Amino acid sequence: MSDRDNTKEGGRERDIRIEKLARLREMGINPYPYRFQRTHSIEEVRKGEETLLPEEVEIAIAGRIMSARGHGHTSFGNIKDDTGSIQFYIKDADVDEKTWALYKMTDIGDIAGIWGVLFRTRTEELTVKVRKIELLSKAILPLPEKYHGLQDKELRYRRRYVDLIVNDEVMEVFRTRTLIIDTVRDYLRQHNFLEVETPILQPLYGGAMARPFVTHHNTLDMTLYLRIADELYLKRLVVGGMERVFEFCKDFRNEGMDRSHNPEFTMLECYAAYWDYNDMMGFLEEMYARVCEKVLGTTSIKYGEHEIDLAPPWKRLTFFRSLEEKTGVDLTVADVAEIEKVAKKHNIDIGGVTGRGALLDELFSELVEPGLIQPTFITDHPVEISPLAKMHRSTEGLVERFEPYIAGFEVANAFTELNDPIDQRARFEDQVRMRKEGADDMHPIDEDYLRALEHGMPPTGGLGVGIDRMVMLLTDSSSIRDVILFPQMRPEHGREADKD
RNA sequence: GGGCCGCUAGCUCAUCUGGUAGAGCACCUGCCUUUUAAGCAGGUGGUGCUGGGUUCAAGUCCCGGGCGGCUCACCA
Repeated sequence: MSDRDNTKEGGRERDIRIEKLARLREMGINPYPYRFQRTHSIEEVRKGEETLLPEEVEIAIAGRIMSARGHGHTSFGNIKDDTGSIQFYIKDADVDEKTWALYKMTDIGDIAGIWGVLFRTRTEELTVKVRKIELLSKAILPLPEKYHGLQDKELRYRRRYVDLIVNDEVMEVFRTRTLIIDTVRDYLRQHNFLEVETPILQPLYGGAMARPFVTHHNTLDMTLYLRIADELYLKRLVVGGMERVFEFCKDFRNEGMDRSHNPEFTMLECYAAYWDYNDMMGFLEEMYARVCEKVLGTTSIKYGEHEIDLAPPWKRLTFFRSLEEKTGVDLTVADVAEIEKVAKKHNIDIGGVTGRGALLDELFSELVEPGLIQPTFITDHPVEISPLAKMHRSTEGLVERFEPYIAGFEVANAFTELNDPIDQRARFEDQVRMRKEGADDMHPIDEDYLRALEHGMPPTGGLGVGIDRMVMLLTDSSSIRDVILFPQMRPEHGREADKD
């Protein structure tokens, strides 16, 4: 990419604004000064109207000029800060010459500070009558059109800064995202969970079934992987005596991208010693409902077409029972041939699917998953697809696991953690076997993790919650890109931009 | 990866079966002292994503490439 490409952005309007920079400097005005002393945020101005307006208190606010409506000797406009937007009014007779001249040179998009007093216009709009203006940062690129704003999704994702300036609802989504995370964190702390940080760069990846990103450490001259989960590290900490731990974990998975998958995403994982998956189920539904209540003031949400009620208790349905409801067959002890027969009967393409667990999983995602709109815990999965979960206490071939579904999304994943080191080794070895048979996302053996288990891990309940999906549900966003500030994109100018 | 759709002024969009581009907003000039998608008059601004091809002539038709959206597949 050459400089020329950059200079062209904004066209002639950019050139005009650059010329203004020079003219401003000639007037003795620094278009990029160092600080500004605000007296109020715009929200505080609105809240303080009762005293600020009648007493004509001079206020100082700062923000971005969003519009201007000139009328010759006067002008109206709007200025916007972090907390809101307010109208300003400037009249040449009210201000000194220099202020008027400066105002005439400010453009929509500039950052400015304003001193003035409040009044209400004929139409009763609360307005700041300008006494003085200070230019705080000259924008040399114009903002998008005031009415339609920035619509193009590609530009909105690539230039999130502009998206945030002009599309207020985008700012709102990301504020909500933060509120959600804060609320989850509060909930965990109230339950005496300790927040920790574990490695993102891992010599061995694990804790989920996914292909990793691979990188290299020069000094150590070794391959490192970006974590696909922090599960195995958190459980090491449980072994170490941290009885309740959690981490908001940025995970990286080198797989397909679509409406609900970004290569990097945020997962909450938490582990509680002496809990089992039943404890975790109650803990999660309570957490979800509490967060929803905090964010929306209610536990019922609208997501696309659906009205969903998150109030606990959520429906519980075992994995095999859910399949039986759709197929009429209990597959709990069925062998591969039997499962294939059922798949064929339901016209499910099982080409490339190998192994009993994967087959069952395929059946489940085709037949059951799309119909799970109201919150539902799917429980007690087949052991083949759950190498880190403990054997079910009463049914052979199953593990103690649950996955809650909302609006057809899997929103979490949890188990009674496998803490038997001998069994865990056997499960890892099974994974390696399946990997040799062609499944390339199976779990590698982590010897150090096994050693940790050999020191004894208390019975433990573990939970992973997809934070991005939680945000999607609570903000009625149909794409994960709408809840990640900077979603992954190809370079603007194709592969050439990738070169050094 | 497949299918469908899109890419034209800074932004939002037009341009019918091919005849070298147009509007609104923004910007510039002038008028306008309570407007709010302010108004009125005039004006500037284009590598039509990119590279080929067909044609007297391509934004438009054909082929390759790029980026994006939706969707299916893959994938938890």
